[in-house]
Amino acid sequence: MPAAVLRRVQAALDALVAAGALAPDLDRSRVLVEPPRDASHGDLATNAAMVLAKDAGKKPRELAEAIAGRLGADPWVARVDIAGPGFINLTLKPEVWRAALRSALLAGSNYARGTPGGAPVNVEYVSANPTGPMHVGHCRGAVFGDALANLLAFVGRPVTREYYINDAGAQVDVLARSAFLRYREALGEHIGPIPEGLYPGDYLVPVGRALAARFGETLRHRPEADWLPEVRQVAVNMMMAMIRDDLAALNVRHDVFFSERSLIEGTDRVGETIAALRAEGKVYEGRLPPPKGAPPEDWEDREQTLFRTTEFGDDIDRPLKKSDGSYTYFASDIAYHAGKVGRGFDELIDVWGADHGGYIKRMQAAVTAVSGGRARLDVKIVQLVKLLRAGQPVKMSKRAGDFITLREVVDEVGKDAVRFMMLYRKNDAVLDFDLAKVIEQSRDNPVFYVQYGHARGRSVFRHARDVLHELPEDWKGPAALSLCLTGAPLDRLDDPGEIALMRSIAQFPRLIEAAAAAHEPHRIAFYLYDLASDFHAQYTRGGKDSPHLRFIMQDDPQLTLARLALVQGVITVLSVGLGLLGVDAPDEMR
RNA sequence: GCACCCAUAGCUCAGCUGGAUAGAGCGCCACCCUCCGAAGGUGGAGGUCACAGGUUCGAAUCCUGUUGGGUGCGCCA
Repeated sequence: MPAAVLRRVQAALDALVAAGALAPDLDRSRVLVEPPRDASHGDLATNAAMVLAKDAGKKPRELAEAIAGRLGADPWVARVDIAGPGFINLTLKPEVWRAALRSALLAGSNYARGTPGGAPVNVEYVSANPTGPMHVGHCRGAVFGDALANLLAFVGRPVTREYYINDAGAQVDVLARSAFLRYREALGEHIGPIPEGLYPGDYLVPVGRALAARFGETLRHRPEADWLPEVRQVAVNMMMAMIRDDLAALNVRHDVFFSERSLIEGTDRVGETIAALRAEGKVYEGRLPPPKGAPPEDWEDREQTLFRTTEFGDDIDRPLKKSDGSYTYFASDIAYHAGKVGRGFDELIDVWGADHGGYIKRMQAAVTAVSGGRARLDVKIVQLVKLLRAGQPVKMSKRAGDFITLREVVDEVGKDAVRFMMLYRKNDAVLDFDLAKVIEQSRDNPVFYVQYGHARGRSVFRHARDVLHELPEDWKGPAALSLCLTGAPLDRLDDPGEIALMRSIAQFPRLIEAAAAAHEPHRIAFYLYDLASDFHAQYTRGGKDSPHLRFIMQDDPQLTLARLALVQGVITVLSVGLGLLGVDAPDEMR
């Protein structure tokens, strides 16, 4: 809507130029049309007069008068006001909002969807170590990444959802040793308490059993070097199966699971990447100063392989090899991201936990380097989740190895509550997640409140058949319903509350666009809360004080039909929005 | 010591990439059910946007500094 009106403002400026009232060569790039913060200022506002006044050599208000005069003749515009330092406030005719509602109804589940196109984008999220079940800390990144991917796909971008399996480091060797202990246990051995440094969680018991079933006694008395690779592979596979299950329970999915080990086994992709960078002078042998403040005890000053990340804005060059000659995590991560670029992605998004914040610059440096400056990496940091129950911090569970699993939380409150709440906060702000509150059925529980809005809308339709017998029995059938409703006399919708709802529906596409551009899915959650709030308010207005505002008017089927169209518009937006967040839009609350 | 993130109502947080009198929920006060779901709604009180400068028509938003919190700073990933 603002874009269409911007064209009308530009037309008004053109007219002024043609009339000789304005110089033709003014820079109009800063002219904007936006909904004002305060709805009482009208539907849309433009800053044209303020932005152009200086170059035009006129006073802002004087210029505003001239522009307003032209806009007043526009068939969309009901009223023009000049306010403040030179804002031009536009009140649009209700027909404009009715037209927006009509287009929403026609589009249905495609409302606000973008046209397919744009550069392919790769979103990497979760990437939890395959050493155990997912814990609550993981779920915020999982939900955020998933919703962001949904959003980007919705606006039309080709999206690949990716999970990087860290199956090559020291930790998966520890996993293998822990699993081997469970294997001996499964063969009848008494293993006693799990030694320090191994994973104690009993989620490894089934892994031990599986190993016993598969290998029998054959591995039991062999040296570690003989069994470790195979045990590791079995254990990692089983952990990944478990993690996929956990993700499925959260309604999170990935297209690609990329193995870190695949970068070093067979062809050494990491080595190749480093060699290529060395050929360009971006990798060299050199020394680093010890870290200030808290130098590690085992610090030794030595020459090592370094990546010149300082050339790309990092504070210090970063090592690519450990003292034992193996690659650092950073080294394989470079190769991994080089691979993404090689697969044709110029836009990369990584979703990381807050503890990796210090890693952003070097990774962006790496992506710039391996792509010759072509690719861009945006790293989204998700902050800590503080798990509470009725305001009290939740204690750790022993069973899983002293952490709370994602599964426990999903089983307790449901995936909808988890997903919505994880997105009902900016990604870089810490989040309190209260297990008691999110299942409350009240306004202070946003999940419930928004879902209830949807259910309430459906409920209206269930009752509406008493008045409108021609409503299809399967009133959910979107096609039938949309056709039926696009024939509704929308000009009967003239109450301020109704117009406000239409206006809100009309803003949805713009909101989606902005949220996608900023990589900020939380904006959808807040918008939905506001829309649901407006809808509940309009619903309640049709009570004792203003029965003429009820959606269902017993003696006026045509008006009922028009109001149902509005309700359907709200339902459409709520269900599209919730769908992007991965949250169900229920027909009834139970 | 250095880098990055954060600081907005008593509490939890938004603030649409620089717009007008800074918003919402909770809590507090006063109200609204013969009514499509009260599982809801209406109104009110409540602010030095941490602090000090700067940039411009205009700053919670951008730049600098200060204070106070968080995260990290080669052999974890």
